[in-house]
Amino acid sequence: MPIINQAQIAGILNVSRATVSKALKDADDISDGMKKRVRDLAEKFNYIPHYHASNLQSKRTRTIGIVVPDISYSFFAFAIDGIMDAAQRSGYQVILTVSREKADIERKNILTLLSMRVDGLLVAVSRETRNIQIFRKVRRSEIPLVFFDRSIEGLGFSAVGIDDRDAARRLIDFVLRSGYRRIWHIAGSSGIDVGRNRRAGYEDALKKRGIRLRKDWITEGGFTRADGRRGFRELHRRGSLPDVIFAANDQIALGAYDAMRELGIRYPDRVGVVAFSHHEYAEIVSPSLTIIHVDPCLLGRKAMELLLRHMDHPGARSRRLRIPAEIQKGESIRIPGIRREKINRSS
Amino acid sequence: MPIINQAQIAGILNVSRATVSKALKDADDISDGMKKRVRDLAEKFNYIPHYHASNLQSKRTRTIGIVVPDISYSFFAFAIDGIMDAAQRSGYQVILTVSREKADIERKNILTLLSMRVDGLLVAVSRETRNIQIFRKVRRSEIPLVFFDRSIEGLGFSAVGIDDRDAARRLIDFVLRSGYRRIWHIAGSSGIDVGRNRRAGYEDALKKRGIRLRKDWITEGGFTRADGRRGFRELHRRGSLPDVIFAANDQIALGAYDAMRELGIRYPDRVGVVAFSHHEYAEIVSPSLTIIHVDPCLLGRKAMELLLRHMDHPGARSRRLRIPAEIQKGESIRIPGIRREKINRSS
DNA sequence: TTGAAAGCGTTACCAG
DNA sequence: CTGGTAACGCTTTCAA
Repeated sequence: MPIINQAQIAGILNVSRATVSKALKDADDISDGMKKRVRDLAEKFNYIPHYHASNLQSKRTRTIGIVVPDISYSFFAFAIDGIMDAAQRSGYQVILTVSREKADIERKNILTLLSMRVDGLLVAVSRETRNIQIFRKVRRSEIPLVFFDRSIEGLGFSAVGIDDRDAARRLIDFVLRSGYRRIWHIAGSSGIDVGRNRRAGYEDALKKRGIRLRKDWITEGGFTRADGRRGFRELHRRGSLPDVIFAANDQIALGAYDAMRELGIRYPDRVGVVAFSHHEYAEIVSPSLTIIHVDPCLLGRKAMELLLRHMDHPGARSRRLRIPAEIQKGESIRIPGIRREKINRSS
Repeated sequence: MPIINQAQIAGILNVSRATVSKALKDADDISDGMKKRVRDLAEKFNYIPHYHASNLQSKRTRTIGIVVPDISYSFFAFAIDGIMDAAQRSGYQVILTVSREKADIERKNILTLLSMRVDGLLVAVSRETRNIQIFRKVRRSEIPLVFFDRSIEGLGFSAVGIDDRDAARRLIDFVLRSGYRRIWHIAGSSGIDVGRNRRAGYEDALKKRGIRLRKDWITEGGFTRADGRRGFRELHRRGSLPDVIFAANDQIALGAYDAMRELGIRYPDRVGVVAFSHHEYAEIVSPSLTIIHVDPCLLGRKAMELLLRHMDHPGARSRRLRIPAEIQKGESIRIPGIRREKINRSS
C-alpha cells in the first residue's frame, strides 16, 4: 500500500485529523495515551509526514535552489560540496540544477526553483547569459539570491567570488621579489572576467615595480590545455625564453609544459611556471608548479552563509559566521586566493 | 510584494479561482478574451505557479532524490552529472543529499526525501551502513529506489554498478597476453566489494592461465596514495621486482610511483603499472599507465534510466533506452569497464 | 463559457 | 484534552 496519511490514521482510531496532527508533533494539549496510540499506529502503517503539505501552511520550504553551469567542472563540484555542508548544518535541503552553460536552460531552472518556492537561490551564471529579465523576476519575487563565482553586476544581488585580481597581483609580486623579471602571461580570454582580472593583477604587479608592460609577453586565448600549448608556442616564436610563465589556470600550465616538452625546453630548471588552480592534481602533475590555490569549497560555504543571512535564517546572525556583519543585500564578498610559497627553478 | 496567487488575480478580475486556473493552463473551455486578461495580469503581477500546490493533487512531484556519500569524490560528481542529464531530459528535478559516509545522516536523508514524496530514489550507500531498516521503509512506501555504484543485496532493489571483477580479469588477461608474468597486486581493502571484486578478477585471470596464485604478490590496505606507497614498499621487501603492478585504483598507482621514485626504481622501463581509474588525471600524471577506465557519468545515466523504468515514466519504455527490456525490479545492471590498450614498458 | 464545491495532506485557531 | 472548521494554493468535476 502507498503511504498512509493522517486522515486514515484518524479514521482507524475514530478521532479527528486535528488530534492526529497534534499527537504526531507532540503538542502539549494531547494526552499521553492518545499520543501513544497515534504513534503506534503511525509506526505500524509506515506513516511518513508530507513535507510539502506542511510547508503549504508555513510558507517556508526549507529548501534552497542551486544553479550551476556544469557539475563536472570540478570547481563547481567542490563549491556544491561547500554549499551542501552549510545547508545541511542549517537544516536546508538542496535542489540542484545544471544549465550546461545555456542561458535558456538557466532561465528555466530558475523559474522552476521559484515555482518550487525555494527559500533562497544560489546561482553561478552561464557564460552565455545576456538577458537579465529572469533576474528581475527573482528580484520582484523577493526570494533572496546570491551569486557565487560568476555574477552579474548591478542587479542588487550579493555575490561571493574569488579575488582574482588581487591574487594574481600578489602571485606576480612574489615572483618579482624572488628575482625573476621576464614573466610571460598566457592569459585566458579577456572576454571573461576571470581572464580579465588575472591579467589585470599581472599588470598591476609589473607596474608597481616599474617594469614596462610588454604586449609581446602576453597572449590571450581560451582556458584549455590546448590553448596553453598554443599560447606558449606563440610567445616562443617571438623571442627568447622568459624566467617564469604565469598561466591563467592549471590547464593552461599543463599545455605550456606540453609545448616545452615538444620544443625540448627543460623545466622547471630553465623556465618556471606559476598558475591559478583549485585542484591538487596541478601540483601532482608538476611538483614544480607554484600555484595560487583558490578554494571552491570555501566559496560555496561562504555563499550559503551569506544566503542564510539574506533569508533571515534564525541563527544566521547569532552564529559566529565569519561574514562581516555589515554585508547587506547587494554587497559582495571577495575571497582571497592562497599562495603556495615556492618556485622550484633550480637556476 | 511577495508572489501573487491565483485567488488574488481572480479577485482583481472579479472572476472565480477556477477560471483563472483554467485560463493559465490554456484549457479549451475558456474564452480567448478571458485568457488574455488573466495572462496579462499574471504577467504584470509576476505570478509564478506554485509547484507543490499543484503536485498535491497529481500525486507526483516530478522530483527524484539522490543520496551519495560525498560529492567531492569526483567519481560521484561525474555520476551525478550523468543522472542530472537523464533527469533533465525527462523533466525531473533533482534533490541532492550527501551522507558524508555516515549511516545516520544517510537514514535521515532518505527519510526527508520520502517525506518530500520524491517520485524515485537513487542511492549510493555509505561505507558505514549496516542497519537496513530504512530500506525496508522505502520498500513499504512503494517509492522506487535504484542503487548505483554501492548497493545492498537482497533487498529487492535494482542496482547499477561497475563490473569490477570482469574488468579486472580482462585487464590482467591483457597484461598476461602481452607477455608479462610476474604481476603484483596492490589491492584495496577486501572489506569493500570494490576491493574484493578487483582482486577476484586478478585471481580469475591468473588461474585461467594456470599461473599459481602467490600470496606474497598481493598486499591489501586502503585506497589512498599513502596506501599505495606502503603497499609497494611491503611487496618490495619480500623479494625481487615484478614485471607489472596492478593497482586497485589510480591513487594507489600514484603511491606506487612515489615508492619507486624513493627506491630509485625506474618506471615504466623497469616496472609497468596498470590500474583502475575514472579520472583523466591518472593518465596525465603517468602517460605510461594502462588503465581500466570506468565511466561514472554513464553509470549515473543508466541508473536514472532504470529508475525511470521503475517509476513507469511515460516514455521510459517507448524510448530506445539501452537498458535490456527484461530488467525488472530487483535485478541489476553491471557496466563493463573500458580498457585502454597500451602498456608502455619499453623493455 | 464560467463558477461552485470538493479535494490534495497538513496545521492553526477557537470551542467545547 | 479533543474536535470542528478554515486555511495553505491549486485542480477537477459537474452544474449552470
